[in-house]
Amino acid sequence: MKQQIIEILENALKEMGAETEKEEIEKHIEIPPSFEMGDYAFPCFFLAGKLRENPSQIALKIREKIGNPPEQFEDIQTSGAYINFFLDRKKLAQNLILKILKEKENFGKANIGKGKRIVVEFSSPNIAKPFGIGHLRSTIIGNSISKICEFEGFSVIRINYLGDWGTQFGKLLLGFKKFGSKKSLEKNPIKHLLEIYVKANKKIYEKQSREWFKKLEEGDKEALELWKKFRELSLKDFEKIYKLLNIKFDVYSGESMYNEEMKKVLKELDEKGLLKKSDGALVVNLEEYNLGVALIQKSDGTTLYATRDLASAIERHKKYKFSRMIYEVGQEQKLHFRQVFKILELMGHGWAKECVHVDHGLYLDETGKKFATRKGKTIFMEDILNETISLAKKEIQKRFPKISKKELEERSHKVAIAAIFYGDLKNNRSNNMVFDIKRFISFEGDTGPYILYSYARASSILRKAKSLKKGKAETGELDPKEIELVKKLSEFPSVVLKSYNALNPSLIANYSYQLAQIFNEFYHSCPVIGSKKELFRLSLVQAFRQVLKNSLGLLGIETMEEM
RNA sequence: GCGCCUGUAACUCAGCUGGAUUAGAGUGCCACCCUCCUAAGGUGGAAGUCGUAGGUUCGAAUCCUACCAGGCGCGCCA
Repeated sequence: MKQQIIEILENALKEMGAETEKEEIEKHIEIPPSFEMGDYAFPCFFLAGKLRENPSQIALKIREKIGNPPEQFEDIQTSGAYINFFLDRKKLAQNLILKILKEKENFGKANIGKGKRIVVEFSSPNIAKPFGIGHLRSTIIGNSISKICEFEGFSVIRINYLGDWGTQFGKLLLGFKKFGSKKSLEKNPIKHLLEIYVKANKKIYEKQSREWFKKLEEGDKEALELWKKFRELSLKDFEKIYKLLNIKFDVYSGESMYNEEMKKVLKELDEKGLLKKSDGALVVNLEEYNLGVALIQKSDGTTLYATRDLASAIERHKKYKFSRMIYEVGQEQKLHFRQVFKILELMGHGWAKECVHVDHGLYLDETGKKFATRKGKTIFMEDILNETISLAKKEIQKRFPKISKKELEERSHKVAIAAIFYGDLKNNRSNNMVFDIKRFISFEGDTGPYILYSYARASSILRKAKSLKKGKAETGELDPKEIELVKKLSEFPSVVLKSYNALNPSLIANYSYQLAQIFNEFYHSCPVIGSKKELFRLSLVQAFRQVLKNSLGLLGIETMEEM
């Protein structure tokens, strides 16, 4: 449709002696803010210089040259400097609905990633620590980005790169030797590990902690065995949470996996003359790229996470031959990743430019301050989930007092996930955001449950209309709300593509909300069952349901038929 | 000090590859709407010098510069 408009304009402009390239015309075509202004618009401001004329005059002249609108157009009008194209909306609506109902869960796919592979690293919690809200963002955003990539046709490898190596394990080992007990560890591993960590995390123990980490890196049997136990118990705990969040990984990796490769990386760096000694430590100087200095090995001979990230990137590229690798990690690590990517490039790995750090901002508390984690004020993921779930339960019971226990569990779980996921994803990922639990959990207004609710209402209509016979769906005169809804539905594919290009799920989250909002308006002003246009409206409701389902799916949110 | 990011209604946020006379939502506040497909909803109202000052442009919340305020980062943590 757009192509046709471009051709029309191209011809008109040619006749006026203002020949303009197709690309140039396309660049200017836009969608008007309101459907009353048409379906496509062409602003003439940019031609003013070339034609030395008032933009409104130009618009009128172009309109004149176009003459009678071709078949697919209902009308072509001018409004100031704009030429507005009105399409045959009835036909358009019917075709779109047909397409959606035919393509179903595939509606909106661009298939740009066929045959290509993307590695997404996300979540990546630290072993031996509770899964706090700090890792929630990476988990939710990474999950959504994985889904968006898959939707666009890529094959995606989801990696959970556990923080399971580093100096803090020296502290943990020391703490366990000094204050730990096997019994408490079995009983409540995470809590116990957190306790001993806090006790050992003091200046007087620093030296001993370092020694324990060195032992670990050198493969000391006792250290290794304990560490393995910690890792195993933590993983079990994390898996509980991932199950609740409905999130899966293809690979559980970790920083500990790269001990051997790291030696190779060090050797390679040295051979390429990139390593320098500085105060007993090994560094790569990146000052000429404005990236400071990257520390590769500490003066005591142990490694750092930069070293491990280099090794893991190289290994992953060998193993997965990715066309792109995405790191969903907090924005505070921006410099770190720029350094790692630069070093990879300097090592001669051309694929370094396919690595991208997809960052996200911090969660702030309700006063707008960073969450205090040091004083043990950490907020546990499980608590948030349970709190949200019980709130959802109350709401559901109000409406459906007779519902079965199993059904109640299922529904409240879905509502809670929607509340939390949407609450996060509606924000632009790179910005900090306030994590005010009360607001987050609220079920009114711009929230996940609001969107689910509109889906459930749509489902309800379809259920009640089920017994009706089939026939031809005549559109009749389109109602303004119907036009708006159709228009919004048609935007879905481009929203997904945009979201993929920006690696930003918030575009899809906002779209989902707007779609639900328009549907609710339609719901109030356009009765479906019993109306003269029942068949058409039913198909529209069905199409809405499909698109909303696809859209929410990309956010990691499951729809429900009743709520 | 240097680098990156942010500053839009009382609060939380969209909009920011410049464009259509009144800058959008939600929460909260005020007033309506359940004999009607689920009121977790809808309708209307009050509420904004788009951080400040310049600049570019026919046109700026959007681009540029300076300044102010906040966040994050800048060699032995991850």
